[in-house]
Amino acid sequence: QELEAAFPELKTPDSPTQRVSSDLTEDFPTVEHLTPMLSLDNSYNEADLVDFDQRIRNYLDLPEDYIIEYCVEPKYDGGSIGLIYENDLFVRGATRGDGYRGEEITPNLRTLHSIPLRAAFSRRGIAKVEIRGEAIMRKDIFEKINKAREEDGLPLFANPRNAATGGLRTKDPNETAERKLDAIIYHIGYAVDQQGNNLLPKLGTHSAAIDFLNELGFIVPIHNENFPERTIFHNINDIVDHCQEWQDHRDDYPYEIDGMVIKVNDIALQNRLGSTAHHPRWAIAFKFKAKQATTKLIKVEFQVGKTGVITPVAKLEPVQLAGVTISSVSLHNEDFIRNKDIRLGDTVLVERAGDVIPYIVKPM
DNA sequence: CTGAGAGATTCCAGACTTGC
DNA sequence: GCAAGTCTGGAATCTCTCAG
Repeated sequence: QELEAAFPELKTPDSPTQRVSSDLTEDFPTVEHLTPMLSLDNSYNEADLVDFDQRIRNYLDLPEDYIIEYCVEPKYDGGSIGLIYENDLFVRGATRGDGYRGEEITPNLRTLHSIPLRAAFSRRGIAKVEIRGEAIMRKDIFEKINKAREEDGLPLFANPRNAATGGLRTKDPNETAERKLDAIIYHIGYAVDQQGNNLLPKLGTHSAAIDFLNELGFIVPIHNENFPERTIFHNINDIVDHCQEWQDHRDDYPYEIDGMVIKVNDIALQNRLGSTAHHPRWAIAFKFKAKQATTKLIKVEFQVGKTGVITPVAKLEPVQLAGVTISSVSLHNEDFIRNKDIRLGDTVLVERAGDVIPYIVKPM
């Protein structure tokens, strides 16, 4: 590829480089989102949440006694998807990708029962809309599917999240259908009328927008007394206890969640706050404490990266943690090792940061 | 000093390629 | 024809560099 870039005259239609890219794009074309699908800023404790509230007040120049309404929902752990409806018809579905461009997987998403192929957005004058959500596998379905795979002698899935994201990207939509994924919708990112006027402000609050989606037949976080998946707060200090409560009961919930999401409820305020390059200023994730385990550090290997960077990598005695087996973890650099005083043969405490990336917390 | 962007990390699943 | 290996994409986050 480098050679072809330097000498374009050598690039021929039957070059191996052309085959690879064209084959892949034929399978899942890359498409641009109507508005970027950003990730969320993280918080871990009450102080972080108070900072968040204060940042918003400073940014908007609000008085201290101004009451900001917050909407709190579980943070679902699956694969993010963006769905476009035009004139009430489901026309395109895509993965999140890098936030700006994702893979178009419409045929696969059409097999999910919780994605209506027709939804009456026109009831509110909406001609074109992009909604965001999570394709996720219920924990009991994951167990059932793995049991069946075991009987059939197939390799088992490591956890519901991987089974779900894998299912989204199969070439065969029938395979996607068999994963019995749910689509849980938690955001409207774009909504315009026939003339292209922005209708988002007319929806009023985030919570009202989600209620509207529920009326249209989408699965959304439910807002009621008995089952507070979606709860409104008027004081940031009350939110931590609520999150703690969810953390204590996360195992009883049918879906895997890795935290809670706190959003400014008023859409007009959301618009005034806007976003940085990677996250909106009006929302933050409260991350649950990562599950931890201890294991033994066997040896350290030095890896050479693409750019020649040398990274020390710890090889561990394999240990089960949050659904996967951890056997190696990056030590980043010499300072990291010195600061934590990590030594060969140590028993170390490891966790999966964000329930994904292995991380050495400290030697025991 | 802060923030953004680039690059590096692990692990898993699926599709494709290669080897026997 | 099957098994093993490679590549891609997705998820999160840490470190470093550079611009303002």
